[in-house]
Amino acid sequence: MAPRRRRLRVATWNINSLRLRQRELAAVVEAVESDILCLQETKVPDELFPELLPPALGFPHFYRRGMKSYNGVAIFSRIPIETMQESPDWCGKRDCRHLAVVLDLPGGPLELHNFYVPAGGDVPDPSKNEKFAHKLAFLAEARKYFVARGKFTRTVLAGDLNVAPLENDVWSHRQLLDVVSHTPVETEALAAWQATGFTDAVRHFVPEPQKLFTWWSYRNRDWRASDRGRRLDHVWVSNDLAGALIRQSVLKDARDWKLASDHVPVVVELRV
DNA sequence: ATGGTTGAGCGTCAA
Repeated sequence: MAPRRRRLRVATWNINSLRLRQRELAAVVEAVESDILCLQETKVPDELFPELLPPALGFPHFYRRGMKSYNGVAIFSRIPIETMQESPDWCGKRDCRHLAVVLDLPGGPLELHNFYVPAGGDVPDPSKNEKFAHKLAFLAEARKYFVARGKFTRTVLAGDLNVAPLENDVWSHRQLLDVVSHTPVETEALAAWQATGFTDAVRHFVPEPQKLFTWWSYRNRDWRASDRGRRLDHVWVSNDLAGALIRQSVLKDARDWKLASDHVPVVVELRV
């Protein structure tokens, strides 16, 4: 008998401070109604994490990995989490950029990864900019991590990957070729990571050459009018789940909120 | 070519 499948909706959002944006988080939860919420840039050390918040928002199961001032990731879940997996110490920095869990589902366990890839600073030259070198090293390590697993299945990867990989993931491919997030060395590194066994779940529904952005800089007077966006936030599924994808959405309206993050939530629904 | 804004937390650094 075929295993029972259920719909699973996964959302990812770079919240740019969890403590500052708790009301906006509640609005995201109400708007996307996801089973899973992956957050990045929580900017809260674990000992200061608001433990009552996830259950109050309807997520009794959660994990977080945070530090002072920077970075930090969290996974909120309405579904029981079997285990939290061991995270590698990415680039030896212990800097709170990854969480992985296994979800307990009727169709069998499902592995979920939440990543916050280093932004990489301003200068796209690893010999001159240590932050860019770190970003490239992180992308290479991430690829190796999934290569080492061999052929994997029933895996979802979400997060702020800080790379806009395709030509129409940025407002101007030509003008951003030398801008960190869209340089060839980064887009190739991201493609190599994805090629370890993932399908881009959002582009599955919105193929090129349609423009698709999830981030707009704070430094624009009118983000919607100038629309100089980039697609930095991603949801990937292991290739076996490509046929299980149901829909995607990008909550663009969240960029207009009074206390907006510069990133907006990305949502993918699939049958698992 | 440059500057533009935001957040953490009090210096500036990171994005």
